[in-house]
Amino acid sequence: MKKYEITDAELEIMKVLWKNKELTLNEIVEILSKKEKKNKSTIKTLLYRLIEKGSVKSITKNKKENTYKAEIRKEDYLKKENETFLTKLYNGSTNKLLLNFVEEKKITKKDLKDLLDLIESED
Amino acid sequence: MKKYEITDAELEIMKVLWKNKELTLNEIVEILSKKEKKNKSTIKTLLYRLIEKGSVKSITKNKKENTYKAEIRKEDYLKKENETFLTKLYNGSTNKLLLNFVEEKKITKKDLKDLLDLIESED
DNA sequence: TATTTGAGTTTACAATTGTAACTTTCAAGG
DNA sequence: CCTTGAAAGTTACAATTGTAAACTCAAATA
Repeated sequence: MKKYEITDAELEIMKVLWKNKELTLNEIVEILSKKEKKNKSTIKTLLYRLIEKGSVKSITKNKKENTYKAEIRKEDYLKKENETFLTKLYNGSTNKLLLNFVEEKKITKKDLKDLLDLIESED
Repeated sequence: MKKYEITDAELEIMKVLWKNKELTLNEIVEILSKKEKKNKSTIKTLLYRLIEKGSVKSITKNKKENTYKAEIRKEDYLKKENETFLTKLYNGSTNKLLLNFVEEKKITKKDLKDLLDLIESED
């Protein structure tokens, strides 16, 4: 019915895994406990859902504890989300988005100039 | 549990209402039928949900048919969504978003220059 | 070796969401 | 005035999502 993607709650776990290569459940819980108030059990479920849909891989190395790693790249995820956002709210037009951000003063003239400088210095 | 906002399906209706001041259900259905494949009943439900949450107002003028109008402004909605998107994926940093868009080649040097020109010409 | 314990795995459950049918009501036509 | 068809309003239902408890089973410890 709805297209099943990474949900908001699951994303928090992906972010942790993207920052670190491989982590145990407890390490994930540990890291998340600093910002979220999620129960360990909840995190476990989210992790399993991510595994089910192939976004995370469970790795059994020692007999004690598994480690988990992201199976999709952050860049790919971002690319898709950017696209979805653009399509949904700006008819797919980055220029509309830019203009809107400028109007909302989320982007300043200086931001744009700095960015241009950065690009120029690259090529 | 989850924060109830305007959902994707509901948004399609809001878009129609934002474009037009007031419409009857049939007019909405008519307009949507051009792109969506939604049943009239479905649209009705979405409309009612929007009314429940105060995003749309139902107006009874003649005894025949009601009209419906958006009760929230598109700009306000966009502002909130932009914020959510930025926070969720870019830690709230527009500069990160910009950089990412440039890297993905969603934004070109020319886009930036044009935008700057536009801004300069305004103030 | 018997017991405890905790990681791994499964199940639960309510709220949300997309989709659509069912029911009530009332104005227009006979 | 009675019938009826469409609009208004209500209910339904399955999949998704956030949250967490229950169950399994093997490793660590008494």
